[in-house]
Amino acid sequence: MDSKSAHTKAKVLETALGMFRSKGFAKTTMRAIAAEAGISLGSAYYYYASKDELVLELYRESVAEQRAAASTGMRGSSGLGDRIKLAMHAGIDALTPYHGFGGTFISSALPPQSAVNPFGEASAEVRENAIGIFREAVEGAKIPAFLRAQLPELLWLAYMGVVLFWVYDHSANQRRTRTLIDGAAPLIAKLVSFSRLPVVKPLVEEALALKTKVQA
Amino acid sequence: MDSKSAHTKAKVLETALGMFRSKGFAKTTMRAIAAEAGISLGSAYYYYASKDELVLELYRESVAEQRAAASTGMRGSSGLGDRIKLAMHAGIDALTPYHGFGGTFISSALPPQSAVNPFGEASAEVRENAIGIFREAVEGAKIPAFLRAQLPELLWLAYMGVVLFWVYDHSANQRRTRTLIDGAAPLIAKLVSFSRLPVVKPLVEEALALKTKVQA
DNA sequence: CACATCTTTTGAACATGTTCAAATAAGGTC
DNA sequence: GACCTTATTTGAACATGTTCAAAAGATGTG
Repeated sequence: MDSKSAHTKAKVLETALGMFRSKGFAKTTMRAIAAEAGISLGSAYYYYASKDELVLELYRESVAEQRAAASTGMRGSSGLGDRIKLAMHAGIDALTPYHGFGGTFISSALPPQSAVNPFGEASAEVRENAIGIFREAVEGAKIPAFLRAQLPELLWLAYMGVVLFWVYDHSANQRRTRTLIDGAAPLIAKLVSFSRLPVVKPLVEEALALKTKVQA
Repeated sequence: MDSKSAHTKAKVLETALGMFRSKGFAKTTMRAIAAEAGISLGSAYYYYASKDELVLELYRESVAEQRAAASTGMRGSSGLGDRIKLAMHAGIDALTPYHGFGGTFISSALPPQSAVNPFGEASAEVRENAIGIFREAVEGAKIPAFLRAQLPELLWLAYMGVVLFWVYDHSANQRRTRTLIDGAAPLIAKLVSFSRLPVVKPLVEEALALKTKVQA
């Protein structure tokens, strides 16, 4: 029966994510997950080949949550700056339950060979979804043609920087990260709008060309 | 005898760094280090409380090497773009022997509670030294006054981004990273020089203000 | 020298992520 | 139903970073 297997797999995931939220990543051992799910350690590994794969699901869910919240919020505001703000705040909102363990998460999320690393093969689908959020943010606004195609990915990259900042942010409720978003979003919007001007345009074009060149 | 103890400690470090270079971070186990150094596992831990502390020394040495090479090189060139290029290339040069294991290194280098994390308390001294490289790079050039103080740290931050890019760079000899540096350095220099212009100046000022605000 | 204190060394022990061969259950075929 | 194949489960085993209490050595004091 396929559904039996699927059910067990779902239970492992559910248990794991719940424990990640309540105990943190490091303290949630594979043995504890298996015990809580009522199966053996080996069985847990039968469904998820590594602890990283479980984290990938976490990443997937948080992006989905971010996207839903951002989409809803964007129906209300039309300025590029505000839409970027919304997208980024929604992301941090979705991650907030994990901030206490953010450090332990990132240590498993950044190594290139990890399934969770946001730039890697395994997370391609999730990354696409995340970039899509910024594609939505850009859609409503007037963007110079030469920037339009690349902008969503650039915004996602900037957002990755924000997340890194957030991981290290020990201020109460990560207020500094919120301040960063509130300040950076309008600045980015301004830069985009200025990118039409004769002084700025060549600079931006050069940067875009470099990005393309370096991605090959 | 103090020097006996110091000698043992030095031997552990020397052995560890050598093995990091030849075997990589993951494959260099604490047991292997101890064995190679001719002491017991417990003794190794007596001198270095964790594997991370060994990596911190690696970080320290690589920055020292980077600084030496950059300083020497900068005597020849005076343009800001060229000096930034030199500083960054020197850094990547120093890191190159570890690229094969870059991934494993970064996984231990980024968690906030790690001794190695470049933004943390434990690595403050090394970070200061690293920022100093960019302070040198800036010293020779004409920089707008309102930018002068903050620029070195900003350049270091940009360099951290380059290092992250390098970690994921699988092109032959990390050519893409070199291309990135060669393209980004003149661009940064141009941006700095343009920051005097009436259109660009308020943008840059706003960004600097945000940085200050967010650091508090 | 005898003793006390501090430094260094040791090896066993622990927890954890991961692997694996073997056992068991399920499903399909004759 | 008997048999074969595939899916699932299990528990033991392994490697590794780290901890720790106890032993051994060094140093200073009377």
